[in-house]
Amino acid sequence: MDVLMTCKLFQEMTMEEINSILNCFSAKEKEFKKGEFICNQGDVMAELCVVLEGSVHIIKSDYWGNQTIMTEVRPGEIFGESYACAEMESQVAAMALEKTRILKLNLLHMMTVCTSACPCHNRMIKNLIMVMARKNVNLTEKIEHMSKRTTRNKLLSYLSAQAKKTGKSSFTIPFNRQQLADYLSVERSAMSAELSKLKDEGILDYDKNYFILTGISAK
Amino acid sequence: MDVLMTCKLFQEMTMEEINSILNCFSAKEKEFKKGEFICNQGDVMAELCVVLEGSVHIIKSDYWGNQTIMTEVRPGEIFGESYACAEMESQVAAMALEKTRILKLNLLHMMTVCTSACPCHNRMIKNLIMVMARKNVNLTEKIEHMSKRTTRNKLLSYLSAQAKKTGKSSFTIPFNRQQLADYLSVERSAMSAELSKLKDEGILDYDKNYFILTGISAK
DNA sequence: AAATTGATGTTGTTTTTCCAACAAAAAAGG
DNA sequence: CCTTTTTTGTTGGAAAAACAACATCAATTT
Repeated sequence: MDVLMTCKLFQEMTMEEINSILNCFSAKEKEFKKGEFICNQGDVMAELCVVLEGSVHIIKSDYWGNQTIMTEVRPGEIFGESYACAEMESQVAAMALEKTRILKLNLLHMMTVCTSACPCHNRMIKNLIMVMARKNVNLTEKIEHMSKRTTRNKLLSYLSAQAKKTGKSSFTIPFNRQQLADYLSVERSAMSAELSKLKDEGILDYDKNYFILTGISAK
Repeated sequence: MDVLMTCKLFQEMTMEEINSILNCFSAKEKEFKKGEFICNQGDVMAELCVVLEGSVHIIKSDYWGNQTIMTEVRPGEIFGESYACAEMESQVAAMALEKTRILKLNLLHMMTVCTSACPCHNRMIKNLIMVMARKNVNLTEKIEHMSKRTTRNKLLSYLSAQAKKTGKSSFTIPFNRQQLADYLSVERSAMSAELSKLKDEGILDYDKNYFILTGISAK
């Protein structure tokens, strides 16, 4: 599968190595119809899921049954690894948005078996650790932005982080307005208004996804 | 060290096993004075740090130099593992709050060396994966609560999650009011007011840290 | 070229939060 | 037991966000 080559879990592996890994983790492919549930809230998940084709919504329902879509998972991306590795019941459900093919890798014997038979077992574990660590850093960063009280400060937190990352005061962001608003959990229109204000005040400038941080922010 | 026995990284290990692990990861103990920086934003971290004694603040400074304290790390807890495992520059600094002793474990050769010499290498990796996975689940949960637009909905999101977790409609939370407000990133007083309102409306009842979810929430 | 669609910006109203100050209750300390 | 400190609840005014509705602009389709 070409998709697997793009998956972070299998980075720096050849086709043959990936195949031996799939074997070693008793990988099983499953197909789901549109609307079908791949796993439910409360399931005990010993498996990591790779999306091969289609797309999946990760859904959380609360005590009263209200549902929230948390993320969308697309081909080459994975889900369920946190619950599998933490040996916890899944706190979320996963639903196929369309006809979707999933590859399930059983992590139960991840650490115990396979010292020599499969050459890339270690590489796979390292990749998994890296994927989780990256996700961790990203989640922490998102929380950092979201924890700011006002839309203005959320924006400045996010934009200044981008500036710091790129090392430049001008940069392009990977979101459009609606996506940025969703990421920061604010109203799109209010955010747009706040961006205008920041531009007026000379703190920043922008055109579409291209931003320039200029002025000095008091706090 | 007694502290190490309480550290999640070394769970299910004996003293001797921990010692061999420390050797294998070329652990080095370092002492820091109050106010001293253990690592700086931008440092390349190949090391995971365990706090043996004292306490550490994880600090983030933005583009303009404004600083935020993100977490406090106490004895037996670890930090820096995400950046070490993700092979990224640290996005945060760590400062000793008082006289603090730190144990640094080098993760660089985590996957490559030590197949037989050290019996618990695998267990250590498994523990590390579990720690990161748990952290991941917790961060995701926190984001879920924080993403709600109003203080009321943040509260309901958090409380309903606790109810779901315990499987009961009554439960005790591990936060006092100020801590809960910090966790949800809202004003304590406004949150208190909102709790009163929810009680008046018959949606829940509480006494100190003890909560009961009763009524039906519209959304 | 006209019509449609999607993304973005603007504005006024309503709702909610923030903030500050204070009150009340509970816990801790002497 | 009394004092001090901490925690929690309450209130009113100022600030900000949410919301809804609409305007503008660009890209796409017909």
